[in-house]
Amino acid sequence: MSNGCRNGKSGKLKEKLDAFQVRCREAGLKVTPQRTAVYKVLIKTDEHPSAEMVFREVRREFPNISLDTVNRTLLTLNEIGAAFIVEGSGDAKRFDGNLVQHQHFKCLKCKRIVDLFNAQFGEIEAPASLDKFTVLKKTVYFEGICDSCRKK
Amino acid sequence: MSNGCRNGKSGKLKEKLDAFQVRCREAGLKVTPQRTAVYKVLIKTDEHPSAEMVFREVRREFPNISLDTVNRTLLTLNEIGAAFIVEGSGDAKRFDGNLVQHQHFKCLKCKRIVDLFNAQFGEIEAPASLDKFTVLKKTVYFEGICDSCRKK
DNA sequence: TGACAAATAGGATTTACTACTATATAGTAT
DNA sequence: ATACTATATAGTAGTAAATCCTATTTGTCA
Repeated sequence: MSNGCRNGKSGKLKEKLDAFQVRCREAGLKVTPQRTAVYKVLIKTDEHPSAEMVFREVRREFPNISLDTVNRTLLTLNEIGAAFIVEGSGDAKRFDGNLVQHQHFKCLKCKRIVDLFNAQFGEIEAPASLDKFTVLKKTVYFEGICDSCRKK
Repeated sequence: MSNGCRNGKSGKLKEKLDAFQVRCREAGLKVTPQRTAVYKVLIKTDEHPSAEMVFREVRREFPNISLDTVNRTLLTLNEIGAAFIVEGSGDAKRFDGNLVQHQHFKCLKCKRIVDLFNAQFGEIEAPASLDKFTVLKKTVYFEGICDSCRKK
């Protein structure tokens, strides 16, 4: 609670955009206005938006952008490590631009995703039985019903 | 490694079916041949099938069963705790009839889901920040590329 | 500044899932 | 056993998410 930076939203926007450009170029990707706009939407929010939600937001700046472009861009961001797809059980894909180590709780009713910051969970190691595999992501994930949904 | 039962497939089929009937009746659900057939497919495999995959299998016994029935049944099994939806990042829902505590690794290329049995991961507790919420599921989940996909 | 590989817009298509409704059936009371 | 009733099913229609296709545009680099 004392460290306002751990939620990953406190970093300077310009720094992040510069780092994003570098990351794109290193991956051989062009830095297009659309791509940058999608990235900006993603790092501005903690709502873990779906492609559709990002699409609606980016459209305010680029009225002609297509959903396919947004979706493809989000998948690309995931591939170059500038964002990632939130784990879950079915439903539409949700995206997260916060690269700070954290975990998620997802409400099964309203689909809200809540961030958790627990260093202990960050320390888990892949078991030996996965030695043959390339482990790209280790996740601790909680599911259930949130407070406001239970009240109803 | 020494305990052949930990994978959850070693239990006697008849026992599981009896328990399934009890579970259905307790939940006020009828024990229909279709519902039983879906359940049987699920506990016989460790492939974590999608609704489509279960549908193709059940169809061999019930050529007229509809995909909707299979899908609805799988969701029902999840609700009464006779099975559950495997966590993942997007893609089609995958189902698991193995109720023994375990974890998953999913290959991002071939979508194969591998079971892990690690008691340590079973002991994780939801953090205090989730006290207001009803936590129904705690998951440790790994993602990456499996050995056979990497060879290609 | 010109060339080209990469990216985009727009629409079509595919796939996953859900909704609807008439019929059938499991469970229960008679 | 028989009939009743709430639940479940089959078949189909519909919705939503994601991907594919192609002509055009645009970053990037020589």
